[in-house]
Amino acid sequence: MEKKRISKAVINRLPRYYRYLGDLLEKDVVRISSKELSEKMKVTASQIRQDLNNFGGFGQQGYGYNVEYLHSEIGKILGLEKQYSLIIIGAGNLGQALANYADFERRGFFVKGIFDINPRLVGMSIRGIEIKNVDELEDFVKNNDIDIAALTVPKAKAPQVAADLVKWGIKGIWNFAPTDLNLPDDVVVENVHLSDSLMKLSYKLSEKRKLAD
Amino acid sequence: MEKKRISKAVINRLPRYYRYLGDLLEKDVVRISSKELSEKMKVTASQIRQDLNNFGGFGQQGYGYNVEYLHSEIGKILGLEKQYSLIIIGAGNLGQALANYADFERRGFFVKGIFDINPRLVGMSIRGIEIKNVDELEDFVKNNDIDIAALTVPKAKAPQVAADLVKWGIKGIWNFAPTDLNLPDDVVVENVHLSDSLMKLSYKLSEKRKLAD
DNA sequence: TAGATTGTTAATCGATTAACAATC
DNA sequence: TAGATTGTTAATCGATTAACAATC
Repeated sequence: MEKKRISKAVINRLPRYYRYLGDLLEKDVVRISSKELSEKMKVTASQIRQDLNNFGGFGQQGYGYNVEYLHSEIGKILGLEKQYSLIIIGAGNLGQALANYADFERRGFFVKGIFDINPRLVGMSIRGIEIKNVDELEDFVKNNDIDIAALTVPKAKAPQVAADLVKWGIKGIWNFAPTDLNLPDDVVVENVHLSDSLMKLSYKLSEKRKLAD
Repeated sequence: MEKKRISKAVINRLPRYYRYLGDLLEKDVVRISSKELSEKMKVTASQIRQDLNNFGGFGQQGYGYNVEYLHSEIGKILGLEKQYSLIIIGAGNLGQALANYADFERRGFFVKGIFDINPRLVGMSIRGIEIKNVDELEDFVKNNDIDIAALTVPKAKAPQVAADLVKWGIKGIWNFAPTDLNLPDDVVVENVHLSDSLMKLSYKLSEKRKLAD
């Protein structure tokens, strides 16, 4: 059987579907049609049905979709039924923010270690996890089964740290450094480029200003 | 003259061009062809030329692009030649991380105020800016010319805070709350959904795992 | 059964890539 | 001038939307 390639655009939309369905679930909504959902999400009903049908039929003609079932199925597609262990490299404000964000645990992402080079931070604890010196990183990664490393180190350090992590066996990197990482194909990188995001906001504001003329 | 609408895909790529050109500039690279840049960025040269030509011709036949000039022109397109004043609503770890990120200032984004509801945070200072109580927010927004509000409040609070900010005159929102905001068309919202990003990483890791079978 | 809504095919639209004449 | 590379048009590819038969 030919396995249909899922487009990036579809994958980008999945977390948003998951979020909306989670909200509906909290409001005890039992069923929803693609039409109703499309109005809430401001997309076309067609797109919702097309997107979902990349993964199989989750609905029922004449009824729509069962919210709880669809939510759980999208969760499975996103790999959220599994648990992930995570380390944070860089215990600055952003690293600490991630470590403190308890909500990730609810989704199955568990912080197993936090590392920094700054001796003033090493030894401190965040939510019961002691910040370790980066010179312990190699041993830690090799001796623990870590799925994801969140990289919250300065731009200049990021490529080397990433290369080391990969050498030691890390297969998933959540990159917050404002630079792209060139890593082997079997390593998965997800970028969060805050400055890119701010520039996009700046662009949109400029456009509005121009329109106002 | 018919004004050509710039596609979202192009706008999303602009900050990345800006970043690469900035890096080249730091390395004192004077000129670059679309071909060279395409190899660094792992996109097609065609796409680079198409993207840039949405805004006019910045290059020269037989030569390529002058790095400094192109960098500065893209900066202008992104609205980075202007200065922006910014407030942060929510002085938790993420809000503090943003307040501490000095790099934004280099790009012309100045933090003018930080607000929180928690009395234990109010009165503290971050880089010389005192955290104020949210009950001072209305006056502050009305009496200062604030371009952007970064929203780092809990999901449940976000819609109301955003609505208030807009009511008081804010036209740009940098939203870190894991929810979409429904605001008037003249308000610009840029979302940073960290949990969506983590789910995408989770998806990619799952895909790799499946492929390994 | 009649009404509703899916799953899916076909049509449209838009974005990316290829090609090449223009020109530095 | 010859070589290089842009700016831009044309071709291709992919994604979105529309339409509707299938079916709950």
